[in-house]
Amino acid sequence: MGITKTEIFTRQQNETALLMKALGHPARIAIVEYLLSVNACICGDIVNELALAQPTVSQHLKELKNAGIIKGNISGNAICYCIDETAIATLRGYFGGISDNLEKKKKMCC
Amino acid sequence: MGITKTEIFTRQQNETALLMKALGHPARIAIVEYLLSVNACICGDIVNELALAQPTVSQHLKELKNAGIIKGNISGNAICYCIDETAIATLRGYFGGISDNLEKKKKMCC
DNA sequence: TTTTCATATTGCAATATTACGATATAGATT
DNA sequence: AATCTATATCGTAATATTGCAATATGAAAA
Repeated sequence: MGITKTEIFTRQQNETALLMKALGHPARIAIVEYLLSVNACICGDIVNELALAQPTVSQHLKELKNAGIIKGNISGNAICYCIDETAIATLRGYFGGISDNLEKKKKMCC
Repeated sequence: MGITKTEIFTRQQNETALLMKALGHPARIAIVEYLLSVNACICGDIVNELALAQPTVSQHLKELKNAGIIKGNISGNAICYCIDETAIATLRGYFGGISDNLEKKKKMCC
């Protein structure tokens, strides 16, 4: 079938998966890292940073934006993108939580 | 086309993306959370936990294993799965790093 | 050794993703 | 207004993913 059965999972699980999925492509990881490497937002030169065509980059930016990982502000005829701290904090918290949990129940097997 | 251009990204970026991609599906998030919710490893009842057919679950487990997020040990005629702390630590560190970084260069815009 | 049980693999249909050329849009510049 | 510049959208081809029925595998139990 090819369609994800979202209805059998919790809302939290679906949302977490969407966040992770948005970062599940090297171009989108590269975009996030680039946004991070420059102070503040980037208005314009994201396309030049990646060896991908402009529509492709635009599409990746859209996906990151839909997932809430980046924010875009219109600034003249360019658009100003930056990382949304909330999403990153969520991810940090998620993995931090798992990590702590694993530490506690340290190892009954494996 | 439809094929990811891995060659234009760093090894790190590709590896991070693969880890995130493996978690970019609610079934795989559910599996990880289930493994975490039970003490130690699970030998057998993962399939019963999810409302998905056995081959589907098997496939998701395989992807998590390939990505290094879970480990599987053969144990009799069952297989014993558990979370690989290394992968989780990597991701925790990754988002922790971004988070710290964002905190520092607190906000020139957006 | 035959059966049983748990998990993996195969094959396939439905759908999603990736990438990009062509084109549209919209604010800035002249 | 005409043009430039930056970004978005459309359409489409190549490929990947999701899910499952059918079947295979392989160890344990009978």
